[in-house]
Amino acid sequence: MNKAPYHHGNLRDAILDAAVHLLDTDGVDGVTIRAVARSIGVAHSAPANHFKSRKDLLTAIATRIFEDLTQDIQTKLRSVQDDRRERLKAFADTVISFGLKHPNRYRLLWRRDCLLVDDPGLLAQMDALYEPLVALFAEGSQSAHRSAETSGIALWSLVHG
Amino acid sequence: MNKAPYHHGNLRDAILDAAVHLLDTDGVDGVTIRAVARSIGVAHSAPANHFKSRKDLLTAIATRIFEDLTQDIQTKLRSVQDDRRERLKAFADTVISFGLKHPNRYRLLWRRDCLLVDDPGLLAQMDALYEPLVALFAEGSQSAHRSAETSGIALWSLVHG
DNA sequence: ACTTCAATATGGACAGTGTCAATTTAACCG
DNA sequence: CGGTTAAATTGACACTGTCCATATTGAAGT
Repeated sequence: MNKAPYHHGNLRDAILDAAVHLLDTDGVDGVTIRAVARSIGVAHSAPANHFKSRKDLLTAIATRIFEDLTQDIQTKLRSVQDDRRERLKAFADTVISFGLKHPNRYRLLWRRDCLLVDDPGLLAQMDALYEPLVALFAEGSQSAHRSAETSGIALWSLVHG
Repeated sequence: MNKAPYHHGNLRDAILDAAVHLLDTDGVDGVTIRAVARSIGVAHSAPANHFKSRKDLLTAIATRIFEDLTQDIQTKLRSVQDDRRERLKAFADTVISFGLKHPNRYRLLWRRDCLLVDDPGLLAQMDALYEPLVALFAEGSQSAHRSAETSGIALWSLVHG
């Protein structure tokens, strides 16, 4: 849309799309650099120009998925401006729905062994996901005896444990 | 001790020992059939006689680890026969201690993608681990408004989430 | 004691994989 | 229009899991 740049079409996005599709159908193990390249008809080593390693690729995918999930949550929360309890439920519902609709995508998000867990972009999107949650707790923390942080973590463990 | 059987010494146990050691030092990804075989000086295909696949090997390892963890818990619980709350704490403490002492072993336990999750032996040891927990909750469930099962699951998610 | 047999270990092969290096392609810019 | 540089290709290497045919050997049967 914006850059429409080079040689073969903008490959980076094509790779990400194909990779996510492969993730949905074949699980994380199916997302192999060569399989992705094969599925879009480029050389097995083409992705190397855009992703330094398999973990790098998976990290990019996870980042994008975090983005999507956060987007879902924002949208949902915008429609529920009632009390704190309702909003909390909306948050949890959205996460669970997402997990049920895209199980493989959801699972990838927590596969520390597959991701570059120190990647700034990934960390940023993770924070963006948590943000509405901690905000929600901070809002009502004066009456609770547990800290906002603790409650958030506890709920979160519950949600995806 | 008991069978001291065949050809090369009893290889199966040697493989398991080497595999666990490799797990501790190199993580799950380091536990490769060939690396294990190499580390005990047998042919790369020797383990195939005792484990049908890599998942089969990892499942055997996980089963053994579950066994050890359950053992730890039993021992600890035997020394704390006080009130239910104390025993609950003892359970959680033991699990957490184990996780801190052997992080890679602990992580393997929940790697569904690495294990034959329908293996009867594995399932049995998992049940053995949960058992004292559900017993603990069943014991005091008459006064709680959540069922024993629900509470157990909730706590469990919290512990390893 | 000698033979047979089945379990156990070996070595080789095959299809994958990730990652690197050298090379070709072609898009853009001065 | 030509040159530079990013992007894509081809080929290689060292791994992996898994299968196969073969060799060894401990033990069981006669």
